[in-house]
Amino acid sequence: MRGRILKESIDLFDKKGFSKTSIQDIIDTIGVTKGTFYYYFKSKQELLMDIHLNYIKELLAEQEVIFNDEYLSNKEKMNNLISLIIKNIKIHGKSARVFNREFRHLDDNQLKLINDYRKEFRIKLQKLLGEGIEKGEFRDDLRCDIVIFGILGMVNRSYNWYDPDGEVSEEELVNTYMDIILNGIKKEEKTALINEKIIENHFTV
Amino acid sequence: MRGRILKESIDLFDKKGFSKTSIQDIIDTIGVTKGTFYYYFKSKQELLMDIHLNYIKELLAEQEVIFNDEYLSNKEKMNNLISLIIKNIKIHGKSARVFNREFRHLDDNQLKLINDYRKEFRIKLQKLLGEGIEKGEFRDDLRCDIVIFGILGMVNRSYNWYDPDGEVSEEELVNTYMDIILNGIKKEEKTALINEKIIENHFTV
Amino acid sequence: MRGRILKESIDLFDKKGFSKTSIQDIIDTIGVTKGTFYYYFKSKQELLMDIHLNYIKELLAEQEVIFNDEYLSNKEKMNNLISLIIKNIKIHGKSARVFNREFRHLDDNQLKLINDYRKEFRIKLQKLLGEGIEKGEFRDDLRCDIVIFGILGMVNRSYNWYDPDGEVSEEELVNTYMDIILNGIKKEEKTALINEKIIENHFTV
Amino acid sequence: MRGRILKESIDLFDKKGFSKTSIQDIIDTIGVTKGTFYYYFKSKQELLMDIHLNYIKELLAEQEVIFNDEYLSNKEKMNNLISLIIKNIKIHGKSARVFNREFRHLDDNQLKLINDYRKEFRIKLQKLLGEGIEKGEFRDDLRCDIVIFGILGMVNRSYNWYDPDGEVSEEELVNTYMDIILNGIKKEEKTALINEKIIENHFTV
DNA sequence: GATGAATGAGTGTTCATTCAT
DNA sequence: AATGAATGAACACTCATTCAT
Repeated sequence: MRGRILKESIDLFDKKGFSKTSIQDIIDTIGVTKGTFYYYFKSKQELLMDIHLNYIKELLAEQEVIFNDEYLSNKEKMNNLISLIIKNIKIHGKSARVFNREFRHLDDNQLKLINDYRKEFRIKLQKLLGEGIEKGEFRDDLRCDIVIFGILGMVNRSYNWYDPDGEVSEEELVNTYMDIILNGIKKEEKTALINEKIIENHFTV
Repeated sequence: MRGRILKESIDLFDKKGFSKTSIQDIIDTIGVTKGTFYYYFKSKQELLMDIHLNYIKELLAEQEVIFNDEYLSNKEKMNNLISLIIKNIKIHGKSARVFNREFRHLDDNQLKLINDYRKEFRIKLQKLLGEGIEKGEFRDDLRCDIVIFGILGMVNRSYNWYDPDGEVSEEELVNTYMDIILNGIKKEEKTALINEKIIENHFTV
Repeated sequence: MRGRILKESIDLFDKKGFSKTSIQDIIDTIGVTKGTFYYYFKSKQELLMDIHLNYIKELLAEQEVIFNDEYLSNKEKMNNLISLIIKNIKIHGKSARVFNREFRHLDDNQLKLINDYRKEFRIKLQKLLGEGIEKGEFRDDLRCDIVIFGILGMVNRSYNWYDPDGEVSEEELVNTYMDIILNGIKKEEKTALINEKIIENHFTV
Repeated sequence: MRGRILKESIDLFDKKGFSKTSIQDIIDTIGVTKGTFYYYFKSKQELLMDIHLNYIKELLAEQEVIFNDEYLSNKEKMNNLISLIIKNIKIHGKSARVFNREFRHLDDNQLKLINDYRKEFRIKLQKLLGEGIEKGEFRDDLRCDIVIFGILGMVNRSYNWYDPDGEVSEEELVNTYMDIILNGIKKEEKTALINEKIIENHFTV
């Protein structure tokens, strides 16, 4: 029952927003009574916190798995991470949207905890970037924090517009983002492109 | 008075969120009574709509100015647009955050109108990109819509974390974003870099 | 309206008790809506506090008047005070019962304030007793605090059983209490005791 | 288990009041579940009734013992009764406070029964006083009912303020009360009464 | 004897909104 | 232009109680 309440709440919070979703809405959807809701959750806010914790903890766990794979370059890790985020939209898109939209309804203590987790995620990404720079995979003339904020902004926003059942495949989206992030959108001059080609060849060999 | 209500509402909606800000909060801040509020606004929602309209219309107007400048390349127009957005954080950050967070509280008709404006902004950007591609300024092997969504995600998110009074200057932020967008973060191989240099020289000449 | 709410609330709190009286009960009695109640009172508890403050402040004011009358002996002042309490049952009996029964529903801060006032009332009575002892009006071999607690217990309980419209007149009740109290705590002179007999004899004849 | 529930309930009802104590509070304190509570008690109100019945029945039984002691004068019986009440504060103070505060939460039938017992206790005391008057132990010019209400008010209130572990010993409290009461209602000796007249005359002049 | 999931009526409270003045 | 008393629907939440196991 607890699980069902969580699931339906996420649905409704995604569809209508936290403040416009009443406990009544939730229990009506499930077909139970108020008492049942409060048997499983102390308050509406605690339910929201639960959703947040579930989401960020799973995300951190998945991030950890990717980061710990020693056979991957930092570039590849970043690619996999973006892929992870995009591919999760289908399964966890609702949670993700709730997570990214409704955290303002948490109280101060809850918010602090969630923001610590958020930061943890960002800092790890930053470290990934930093290591990649040291290894010569990434440029060393950009502020890491800004770059990461930029990448996260770009990728995370997908939750708000990307339809996994639409005409753009997940692969194309991931590849496009990675391409922009790695190479930029500027058209290279001929010579540059040639060399780029060589590099690419050299690289993939 | 109307202006004061708008101003204080934006402040409060930014600080506490739309649903957690009551009319009472607003009028207490200003020091008037309920009747006054309803003399100037039909409803709380109409006030929110007003804020949205003011924001998006001004943004579109400023976009228009930049786009109509025939002395700028598309690359430069994009740079100026990003600069516009970042520099607006100091003056219009509150409005922007309200605009990007609270639109879910508009009713269907209002939301449709706002979304049309939003789309107009995005489509214009997309056209800018498209023209740039035709002129050879930008790569032609990426989907325009995805690229624009990516860029907007990256830049717009700044409203949520960027502190214009912090250690990063607006110029640095704009340049970093433009650099990532145009060139990417991948470290170029020597030969590539050399050619890049040439391009840059060629470019600035 | 505020006054009406106060009045009807006291009635209901006296009749049914604070916790069993709902806001709904109160507004139904008056014929207004919930909003009206909350326009005048921040909460049910604040209403209760208001009742308490009104009651104790008026009581203290009346105590003050009696105490400041310099033409009265301490014995007479005590008599007048008891008379005041008993005679108030008709007009303020409901308030008094609410005051003496429902204070446990106040929160800690409210309760502290009310208890300070309560204590003030008691301490003043104690001073009255102390002065009377010094002037030889009362016995000096009893603890003032206990005596006052005893007197207050005796007199205050009347709110719970005394019916001002019943067969016992207010005068008789006051006189009986004073008689019990005075002839108990009054310093008996040897000679005095002898003469008392004469009166009694004379009286009963 | 039944006993534990009773004990903890009295504790909680004394500390927080009946209406503010939930079944949940009670079972949490004991460490059992709701079912257990309802296995032993039909309802919360029945539990309250149980507490009331236990209390008043024991009190009546103890009253009975004192009253049936044929070696005691009525004066002594009254003294012992007051002593009984005061000394009980240490052991039964919580029950007594619950009994004197929470009876309003009983339903009509329960309340009627409890009030009958209460009355029985009072009437017996009144009879004790009446017999004492006949035997010349107490004054005969005061209404018995009022006197008993007064005495009970005085003594019973002790439950609300008297701390058996404080600086005033139980003996001192009992003696003070008895002193106040007895020397008030006690029939004065001949010689003593004669002198009173003189004082009074002297006084009013 | 004891569990604990589920009930559902009821509670205090909030708040956007109206309207006579 | 502005007031502020009054509305009333909605809300989050509580809690004594039931009952299948």
